[in-house]
Amino acid sequence: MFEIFAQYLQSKIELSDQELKMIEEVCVVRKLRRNQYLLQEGDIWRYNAFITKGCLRTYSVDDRSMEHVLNFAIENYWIGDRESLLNGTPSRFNIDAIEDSTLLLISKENFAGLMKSIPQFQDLVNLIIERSFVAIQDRINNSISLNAEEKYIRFIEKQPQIALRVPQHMIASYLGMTPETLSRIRKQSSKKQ
Amino acid sequence: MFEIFAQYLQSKIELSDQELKMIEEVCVVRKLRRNQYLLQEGDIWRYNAFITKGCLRTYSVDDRSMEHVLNFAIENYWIGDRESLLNGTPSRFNIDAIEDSTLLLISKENFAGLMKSIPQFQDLVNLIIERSFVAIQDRINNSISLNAEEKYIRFIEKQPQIALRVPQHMIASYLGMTPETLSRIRKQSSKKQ
DNA sequence: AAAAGCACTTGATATATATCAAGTGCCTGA
DNA sequence: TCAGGCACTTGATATATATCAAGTGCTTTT
Repeated sequence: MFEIFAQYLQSKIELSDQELKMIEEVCVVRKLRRNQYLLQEGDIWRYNAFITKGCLRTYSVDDRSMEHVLNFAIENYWIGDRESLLNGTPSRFNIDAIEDSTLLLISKENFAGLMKSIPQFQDLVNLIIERSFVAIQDRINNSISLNAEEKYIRFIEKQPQIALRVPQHMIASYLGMTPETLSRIRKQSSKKQ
Repeated sequence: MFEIFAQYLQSKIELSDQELKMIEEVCVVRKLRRNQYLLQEGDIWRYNAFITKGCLRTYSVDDRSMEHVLNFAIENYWIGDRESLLNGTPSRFNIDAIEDSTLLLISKENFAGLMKSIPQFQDLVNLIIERSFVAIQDRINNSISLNAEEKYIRFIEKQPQIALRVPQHMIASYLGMTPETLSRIRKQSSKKQ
């Protein structure tokens, strides 16, 4: 279980056996069946979570009970609600498993401890946040610049692995369009080629 | 000039006189007249910039020469292109002054030095990035969940200071709608009250 | 193996938003 | 101080996308 996380870490930073052990000791394994929740709206999120297997989504539910997918995450990605974690406020989001999944959870406190005692780990975490910011800014740029078809094309280019394994109606939601619209776009796009 | 930045820093973290001086020494003042560029597409951005006076915007330009505003920033905010700074790649964005403005620039190298030698500064920077991420995620959520009128209302609620000082057509661009649409929405909204 | 439930598609129509084209009023710079 | 140029508004129309309603074919459950 931990092996995958260890490999991920070692591909990014240098870690002594002892440091690796420190990390292992604070990891808690969490398995989820398809459709099970990792986090429900209203809960407070207190972890950092690394996915070793599977696929999850973060989504919000609006007044009209419509779901809006904010994010997908698969193996070797982090997931969680940074807002709730940072502010200690109840989450406005839900996270559930799209496939049977396995995660490693590290509590906020333990995570802070690791960052303090392992500088490379701290640097890695900072880098990840920077990268997430850049990625999400790109998404904002796309959402205000592109039409529905262009958004879909960019999505496939940027995240082909995800495009292949999540249901189409969730992709539509992620892109801010209806499933019907995405279905028609796909039909048109395939004709063009 | 530096006074405003010093106050900002001291309101967030504890700093000795010596530490404050270290920071001051690496700050470079940059004044911009209205409409002047801080960064142009294709340039590489190598700083962290703090605004002590004025108002700026970050925007992209698409194939059809349409401008799309990604961000506004005013006094006591940071601005720059994190993507270009992080990756060392040419910027895809432009940043220019909406009002006559004054900024303090700290080069990437000096900034890294400050973070190394002043742990509280490091913490502050991390916190800012975390917060930016949360804010931008909220914007994504709005952009996929809300219609044009709702987006505008949220924007005024969240950023009233900015709503009052930037031209309406730039707000429209920021919200991903045409100026005409925003104009009509404002008319309708004002009738409702 | 049949039944039920999804996910996706397709068609008809409605609605929100964009586009194009004037028109108004207010700054601003010569 | 006047002329020109913006920023914003308004109207008419076009277009993209949403909504509603079936219909099809898989997959899952029993």
